[in-house]
Amino acid sequence: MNQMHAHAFDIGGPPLDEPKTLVEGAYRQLRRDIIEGRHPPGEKLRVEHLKDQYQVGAGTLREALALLVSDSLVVAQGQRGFRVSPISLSDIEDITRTRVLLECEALRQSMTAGDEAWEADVVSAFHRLTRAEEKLASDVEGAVNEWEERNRLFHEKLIAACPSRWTRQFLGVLYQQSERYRRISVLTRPVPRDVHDEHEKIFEATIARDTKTATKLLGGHIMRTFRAIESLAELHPGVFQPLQAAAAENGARPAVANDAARDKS
Amino acid sequence: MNQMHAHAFDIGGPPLDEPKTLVEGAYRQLRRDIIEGRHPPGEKLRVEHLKDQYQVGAGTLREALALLVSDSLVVAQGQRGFRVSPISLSDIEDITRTRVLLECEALRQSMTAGDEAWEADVVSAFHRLTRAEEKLASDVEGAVNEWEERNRLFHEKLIAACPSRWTRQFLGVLYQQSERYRRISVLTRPVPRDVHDEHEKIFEATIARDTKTATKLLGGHIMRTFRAIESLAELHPGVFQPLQAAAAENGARPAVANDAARDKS
DNA sequence: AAAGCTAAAAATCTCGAGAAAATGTGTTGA
DNA sequence: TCAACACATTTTCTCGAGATTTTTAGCTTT
Repeated sequence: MNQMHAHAFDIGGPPLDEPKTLVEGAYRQLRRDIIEGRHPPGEKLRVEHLKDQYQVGAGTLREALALLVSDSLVVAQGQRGFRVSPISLSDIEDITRTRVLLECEALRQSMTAGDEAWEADVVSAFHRLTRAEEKLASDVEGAVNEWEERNRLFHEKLIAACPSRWTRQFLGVLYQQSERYRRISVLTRPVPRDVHDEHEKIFEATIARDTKTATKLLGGHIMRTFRAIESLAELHPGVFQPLQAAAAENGARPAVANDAARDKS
Repeated sequence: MNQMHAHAFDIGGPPLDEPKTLVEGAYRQLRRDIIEGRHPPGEKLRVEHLKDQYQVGAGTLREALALLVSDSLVVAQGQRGFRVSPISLSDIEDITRTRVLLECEALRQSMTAGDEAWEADVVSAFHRLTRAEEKLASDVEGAVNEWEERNRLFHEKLIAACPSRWTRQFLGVLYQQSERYRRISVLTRPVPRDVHDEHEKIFEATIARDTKTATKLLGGHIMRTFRAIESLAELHPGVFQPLQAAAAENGARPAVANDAARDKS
């Protein structure tokens, strides 16, 4: 059955199925806008404004927002409406560590249970990711979105043979979260380190069925992504923290670094 | 209007406060009704019927159902309404294994980071659980609900000092799921094995800060609960499986326990 | 009888308006 | 200057009714 609500790992990038309902359409658009940072963390999501923007009734948008709570992308506060889930550096670290724990275990199980068809999918996904990384290096317009998509698919295919649906579901949620802050950091500086080499080594170890090496590399890879964000946050203090509290009023540009210090006085 | 239950310890969730909105009220009541099996797995949740039962408008109930998707207790199928998440034996095993992985890791971290206040909370929660287990043995009316509540709190307190909010959140979801099928199985047969002894040994190892022993015992404890369900499902074939597909038509009595028992005679 | 088509019934999905609550603003008084 | 109160605006929350889709039931045909 085509589940209306699905997490990141469940839905393929190109919309294979059109949204069957307005609620689902609004849900998908909103999810995309949140993940890609058009609705920054902490922003208040006013139904009255958003219903015009997304061309649906108030009740419909409300339901879409309620569905987004499933992905932990939106939080609902009693009589005070909805807002985008806040992000802090410690939260990002938590997301990363939990992801390492689950994704390494999932890869281990996937490598144990995976058959030839799975292997072929992994090869294919790695190939596509490689091509996207080449385009990214050439600084082609719009290559970032494609790279994000293929990076997600590569990670997804790696663990696709893991028999635990719950593990995959949780990883889907965590991946969405990490994509959110990765996108934010990209706004400041493009990816500097050699991710392709990391991906390649993970890929080779996986195909060689070297479980120990593959999980170790994958864990290091995820952790290193976080370290990059971390050092970036130190260079630009208040890139993440303010977004949590400041809560851009109505789509206001995140007036990030300035306000942080003034709060104390 | 609002709360019709008379029990003192009504709502198990973290918030002791009253629901601030009708949506939240319907959400909590529905969640309770699903977990306790009044809406069995797979049942279709018709808004038109439920809005009368829960005394709210259609849109309100719809939003409450959307919120329940967050807990993976309800699934939404585009243009075909909502239904209670199905359960199968393999799903239960998945829930159990994932729970073991996460809960053991959480306990390890909790035991490492926990201070005296945490220790005191664990002692208190264990004491309460012990009392509830005594009542359960005496076959006191309504003791099951109290035991469930305190069992949940004991497990929750054990990992309360784990610094990972995401791990705790995922465990909350998994625990709700496991409570759901545990309740179903209780309809057929009361808990036979000596859970108190298991709890006591876990408790002692935790307080003694014997990480290795504590996590090993906890893992075995959770796994053993599943084994009990599993053997029960073998004795009464079709206790869980049918609930997935059969999907009681319109609030039809699932006739779980009765049919299963009759099968044997 | 089984399969296929048509019409009625039920359920889902959607919107706009109105009541309740929260937020913002201005005024008054110490 | 600051605090407190009252009022006005915004926003959330809620319901009922109408349009679209799915499901069911009955009827015809092979």
